[in-house]
Amino acid sequence: MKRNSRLSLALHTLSHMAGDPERMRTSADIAEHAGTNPVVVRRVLGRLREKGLLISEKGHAGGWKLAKPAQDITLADIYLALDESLVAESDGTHTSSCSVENALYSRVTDVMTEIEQSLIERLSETSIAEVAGQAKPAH
Amino acid sequence: MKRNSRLSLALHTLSHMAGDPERMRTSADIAEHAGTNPVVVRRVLGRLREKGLLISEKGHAGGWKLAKPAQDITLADIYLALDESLVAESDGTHTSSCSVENALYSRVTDVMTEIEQSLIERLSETSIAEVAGQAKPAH
DNA sequence: CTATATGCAACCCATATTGTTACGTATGGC
DNA sequence: GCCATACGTAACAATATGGGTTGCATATAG
Repeated sequence: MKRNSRLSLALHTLSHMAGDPERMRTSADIAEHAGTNPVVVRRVLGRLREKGLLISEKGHAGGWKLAKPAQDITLADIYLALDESLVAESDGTHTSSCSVENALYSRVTDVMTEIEQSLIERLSETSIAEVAGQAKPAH
Repeated sequence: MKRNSRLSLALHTLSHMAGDPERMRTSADIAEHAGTNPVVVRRVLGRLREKGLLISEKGHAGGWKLAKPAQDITLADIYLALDESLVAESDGTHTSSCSVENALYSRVTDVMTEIEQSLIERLSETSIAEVAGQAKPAH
């Protein structure tokens, strides 16, 4: 994996889980499937757990599974849980003596934010159940 | 600049150019505005020139300007010229002995590609003239 | 002929991300 | 209680990416 590996790993894993929601999977199993490391898996999935998308349990029968029905988890949920910000700008520090400059800068920022919002809305239209080939679009 | 700096630099620069399309701007000027280096500017703008969005000229009165009207340059043009691929996966090498695995993998890839396509379509709806506050939406 | 500006290659460096090891903690089975 | 298992987390190494910088070739206006 190269680009967007966190998002990609999460998507693959959760879609896989959607096929058998009650089964507990260990980070070692998931890592092997994804061709990566158990610690990396726990790092990524941990963020999804914090946002209530996954449940993890320690101990002998421990592992990971979905925290709610697959059709209730959208790609937007995953995207936002991972704090991805693909389009929008991050840095708001811009200072110019020219007011036209500043107005333009703020317009560019606004446009980027709008695009980002459009992306999130598009992501919210697809659930992982749909990705797994089980259900209709979300909402 | 931090994130998406190429896209951000291109957007700011072209929007700025839209305000006075005939004026030639040197990479040094642009770099100063953007708080970066002339070589970096030439690197980024060079890709836009390859795709026919910009014109550059060497020599004494040289510099950069738009290759066509601002309303004919959309954010999608810029995005594609920069070979950004924010959502879609890059690596297509996936081998599993399980056909269900492979089917799921290919579904995930398809979904990511569809999302990427949606993003590009959204980008194509905005021209840099619009960003610069001069015109109506593209198309 | 000279000053200026792009074109491009080759670096260095900062940052982000992933991979790896190690150890603590919790849980279930014996 | 003891132990194997699996997560939680920290710390560090390895790697990838990308911007910053310098240098030099080339082209162009005056």
